[in-house]
Amino acid sequence: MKGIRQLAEHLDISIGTVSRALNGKPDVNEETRRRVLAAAEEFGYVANQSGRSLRQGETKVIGLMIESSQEAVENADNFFLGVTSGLQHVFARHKLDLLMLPCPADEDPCEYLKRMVARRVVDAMIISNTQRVDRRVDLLSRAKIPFAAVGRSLSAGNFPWVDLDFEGVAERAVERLVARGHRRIAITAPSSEVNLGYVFVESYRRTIERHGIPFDPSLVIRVKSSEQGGYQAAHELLQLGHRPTAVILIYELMAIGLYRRLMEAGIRIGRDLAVIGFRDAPRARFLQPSLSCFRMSLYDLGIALGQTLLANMPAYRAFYPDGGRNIVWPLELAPGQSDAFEVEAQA
Amino acid sequence: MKGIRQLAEHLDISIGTVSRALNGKPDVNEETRRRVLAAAEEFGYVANQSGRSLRQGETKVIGLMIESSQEAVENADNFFLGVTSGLQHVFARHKLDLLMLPCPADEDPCEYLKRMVARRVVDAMIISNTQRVDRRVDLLSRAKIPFAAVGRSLSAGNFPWVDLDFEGVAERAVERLVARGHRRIAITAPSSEVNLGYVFVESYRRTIERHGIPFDPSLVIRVKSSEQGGYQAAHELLQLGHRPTAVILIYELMAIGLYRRLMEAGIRIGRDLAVIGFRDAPRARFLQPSLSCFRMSLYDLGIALGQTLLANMPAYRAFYPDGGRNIVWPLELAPGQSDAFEVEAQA
DNA sequence: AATGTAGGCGGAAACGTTTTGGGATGTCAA
DNA sequence: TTGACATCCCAAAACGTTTCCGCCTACATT
Repeated sequence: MKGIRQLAEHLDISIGTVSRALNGKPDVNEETRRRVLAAAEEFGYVANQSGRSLRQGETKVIGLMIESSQEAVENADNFFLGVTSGLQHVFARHKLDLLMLPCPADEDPCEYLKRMVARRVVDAMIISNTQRVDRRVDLLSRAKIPFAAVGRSLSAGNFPWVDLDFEGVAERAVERLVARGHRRIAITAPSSEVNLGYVFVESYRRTIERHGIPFDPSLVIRVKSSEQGGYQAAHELLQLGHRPTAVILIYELMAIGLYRRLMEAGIRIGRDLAVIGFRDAPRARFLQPSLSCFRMSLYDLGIALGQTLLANMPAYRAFYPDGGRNIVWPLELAPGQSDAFEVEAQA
Repeated sequence: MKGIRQLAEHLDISIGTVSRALNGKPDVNEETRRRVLAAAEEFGYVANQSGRSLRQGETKVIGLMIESSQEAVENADNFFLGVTSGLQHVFARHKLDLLMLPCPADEDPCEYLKRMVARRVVDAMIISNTQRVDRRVDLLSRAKIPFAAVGRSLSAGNFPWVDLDFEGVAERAVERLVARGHRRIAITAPSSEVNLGYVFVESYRRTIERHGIPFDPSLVIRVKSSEQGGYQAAHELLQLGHRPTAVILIYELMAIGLYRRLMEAGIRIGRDLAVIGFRDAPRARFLQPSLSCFRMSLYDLGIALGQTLLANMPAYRAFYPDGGRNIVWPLELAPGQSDAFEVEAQA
């Protein structure tokens, strides 16, 4: 079956009527509609999407860009798959489908995005892991493609995003540790070019200073947010002259590497050193001693993300009257054994 | 910028020439081409893919179907992301892009697939986790959509697939355990409707019988291939009157649940019970004692999968003259501590 | 009987692109 | 001067669909 034309010829009906019958339009005889649907079923006819979306100017598909580099794969854990469920729950209501666009490791994400946007196979895009200055944000803004981001950015002024409450996490982690007597608290973070890396450390700094603890740059450990980065962070921690009594991790997966290195060095986690993690990574759930960390529901995040996007698309805005606001996602502390001790005051 | 027409008008050139200039066709003046490219860049023009693929009848996109149910998310670990890298490496050579199609949890995968195929947004499909009787395979075969599968199936006779060497794994696992004196060996498997569940157990049966050990159906534990399933498998193991001395897991993630349940029961893994896992799951790498398991490179699997697919697409067949054969992927044993003991012979 | 109305249908335009066939111009050789 | 040929470009067709507009018929109303 080639197309609607052959179907119409076979039925001896005009193609316009066939189209209306298939799409549930009103002005078509029920008997005719029945025949059309039966014939379509019989021949396995389905409308060609290229023709359809050419005519209609929309594809009913939302794209989710992800990175498929080896490193990203190792670290992503099931972040994207988790968010996907929430997104689809929102999109299903509008009969929208979700497509994941994996950017190859060896390609510039911006070039890739440009190509995918050019394909017009999506009506809108979702990007994540935004940088403080992010060319993708500029690109999408200029191209007037509706989009939403996971993570804020300084680029392009005002755009729809959902972000995790890094500031709150750093603040609460510090508060918790300080309340237990810690005074020397290390923190890990990615490069300050990544928005997360900047905000996280700033919040940490403000909070310790509020408690009268001077900010010590040597306690800010800039490593990759990966298992390997955790290992290295522990290594650097051990090199410090005046060793901290606690460390805050920006990514839970780091805990795996960090634990390993610390165990090698004979440090007892939860006794000699307190560890607090951040963000949910299934692999890290099996650590001993159990990790105190800030958790979140990827599903719920996906829902918020989807709503934020749709609220910024003309065709769906009406459904989400107050969904246009950007959301800072709170995280919940799941206490574990890794920071379950108090430091006695020192002279 | 609306389209090629406006661009042509602005340049005072016909749209045909603009198209040829942009697509690198030969018969266009280099000066003209330069002007066109400059103008396109200036206005940010990119060809509408709907129009293009309507005309050309192809999209240069390959779809990879994945399941995004909560359960699938928990279990998939980074299987898909890993395979994706390998696929893209193959596809990049032909300027093909890869799209991941996540089937919503509450939708019939076959209906979803039908919808996505109907969209014609992909030239070919890749599916995974095929059943012994798989409607998706039938659907794709009938619709004459090129496709390849991870996992064999009895449906639709001859079609392109890549599969893991379940038989070899079960056989080698049994051999290894038998060599260490084990006579009562349990095995886990999904329902025998899943091809894997059937083949895995059959191979296990053949191998133990070859060693003169009678097949005992009560040692075949049918549970889900998940952490939860592992927990339950351990539970059932403990219920058995005559307890086995070894267990073969079909999926590494199960080991996490299994370990937990066994530890609760005070069973010493690698002393009282030998455990062998199968297939790589990053989360399971951090178990204590370390798990003996069969590993594989998801990247390499992706490459084989991509080649198998292209070898079965007319437009690319020539590039892979011997790629049309189906591949049974071997796995490599990574020895750990979980089965590092011998059973002394019993009277 | 004349008019109005609704249902049902066909014809044709439009979406944006690529591609084909052919036309115009210029150059070179005979 | 003519013809052959190459270069460059234009016009138009085609891809498959949806949707607008208007026509026809049947029926109800006056």
